[in-house]
Amino acid sequence: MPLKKLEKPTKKMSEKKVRVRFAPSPTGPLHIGGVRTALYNYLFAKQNGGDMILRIEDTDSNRYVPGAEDYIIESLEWLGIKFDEGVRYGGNYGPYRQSERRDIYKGYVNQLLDASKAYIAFDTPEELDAKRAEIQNFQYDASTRLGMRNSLTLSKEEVDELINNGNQYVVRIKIEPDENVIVNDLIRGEVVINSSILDDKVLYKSADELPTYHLANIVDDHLMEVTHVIRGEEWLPSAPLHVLLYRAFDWQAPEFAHLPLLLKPDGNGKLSKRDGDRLGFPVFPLEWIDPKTGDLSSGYREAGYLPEAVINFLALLGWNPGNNQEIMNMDELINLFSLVHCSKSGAKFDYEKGKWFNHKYIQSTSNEVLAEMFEPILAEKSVSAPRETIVKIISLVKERVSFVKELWDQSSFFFVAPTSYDEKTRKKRWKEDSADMMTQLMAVLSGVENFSSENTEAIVKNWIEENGYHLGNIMNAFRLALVGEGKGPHIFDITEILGKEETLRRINNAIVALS
RNA sequence: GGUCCAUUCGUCUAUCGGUUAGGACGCCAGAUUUUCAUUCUGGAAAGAGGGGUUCGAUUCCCCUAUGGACUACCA
Repeated sequence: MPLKKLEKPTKKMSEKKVRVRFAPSPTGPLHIGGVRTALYNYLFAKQNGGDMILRIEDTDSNRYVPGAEDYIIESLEWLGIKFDEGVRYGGNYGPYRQSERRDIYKGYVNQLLDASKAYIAFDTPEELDAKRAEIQNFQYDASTRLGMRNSLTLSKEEVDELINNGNQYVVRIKIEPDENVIVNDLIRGEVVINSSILDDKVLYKSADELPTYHLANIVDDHLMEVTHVIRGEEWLPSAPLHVLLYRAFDWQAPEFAHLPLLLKPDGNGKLSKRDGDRLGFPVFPLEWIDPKTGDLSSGYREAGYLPEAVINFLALLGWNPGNNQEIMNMDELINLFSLVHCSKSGAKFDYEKGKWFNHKYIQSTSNEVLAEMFEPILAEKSVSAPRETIVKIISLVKERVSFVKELWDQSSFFFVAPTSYDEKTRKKRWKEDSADMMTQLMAVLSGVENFSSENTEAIVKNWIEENGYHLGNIMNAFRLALVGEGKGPHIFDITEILGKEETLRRINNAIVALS
């Protein structure tokens, strides 16, 4: 019997169970670009039967904003982006908050130090600023590090003394110069960068005993067995550093995919958190009140967007299914998503198209569900009606709206009789004989037993025909009387909901007011 | 300034060397409608520029231009 080989075969990344992470830092509300990154991670994970991890990258204690973490979680839950593990969700790779992983990072920092892949530096921020002011394009790297105060230029004793005396220090990665570092990007292909243009990035700061993003990120992704790093393009320039870090640890790097940025709809630059109210539309999923300033930023949820519409809209900003399909729900997106179909260039955020998506999703939402969403708005306007009536009203006006709140603009006349009449419509539609016609119409309607749309319409049209009256003239004046302006759904659908009494009352009001 | 990434209608995009360069949003026109919308039909609208490679380039390569990102003891 042959001996079994004991060594574990090293699996390729592509053969491992897919694990991706969304790793925001809690420095404020999650903006829409971050949401898209989370979405793409989610779609990729679910398509491959993998796991989605939520990790909170709070290694900058100065920028921590209370409430941001809750906000991020609530936002993604609202949108239907679900995590398999992470902060609040648990899992076997925790803790998932980087501030709770101090001790883990320390060990790896020491490992790098011991292997001479990193070194300790004592230069203060002030000293560095002075250097940068003095020397153009100063960079802390192989060409300059020997002229700085660090463990490469100081003796072991001096270093120990400085530390023991309480001097703050940082640990920097020691980048070997003049080497071509290859980043294999799933979206962009091979990106080659010469290591000489990289600087000896700070990996760890003694001041708060926390690593910087770069180190924490690599350590966590490795420990959490992340297979695919899908993140914004702003990380592409530091990807070579990350590759070098994996190499320094002798770890297998995950696959990288750098997503194109979401750009401002006007002018230039990436869509930023501040663009929110400047541009007059939300850039946040949920409303956010800045805990310091009290400033309020609008959110998609509060603006009346359906989460499905936001997801669909966002999915298509930087990716497409390769055919002409535009309306896709989450399951379809999971099915169709592909990193190779992600575009390489930034996408300008087109708010108009976002509205169109919401219109589409409103149309496919049931009248019952819309009624539920509409009722709080009606309550705000101090009007009410039986659910059944509201559902009926919605069925008449929904196709004209893109947002639930617009339902009120289209249907307020059902709840409140007109108190004034649109001047333009009055001039055009209320003729010499309108009062007379309306008076006759009242008589006709008074005799109608069954006020259903079809029945009333048949009777009225019959009356018009028998007398040889002008259909348009009568109907337009009738509409003005009922609605107060020249718009609205089919007139007999309106009268059916209004009922005989209210219909007659409104006609009478109009005759009095307009004659 | 340096490095990297990108570049098809106004916007989001399809095209994986041969197409009348397709779709969507928006815009315009027409049709439908008793009104206003919706809807439907149609229309205008694009390969940044210059060199190559090739029988043939939107597609591959180079240069230029433009845009963007990064360039912190932030992520």
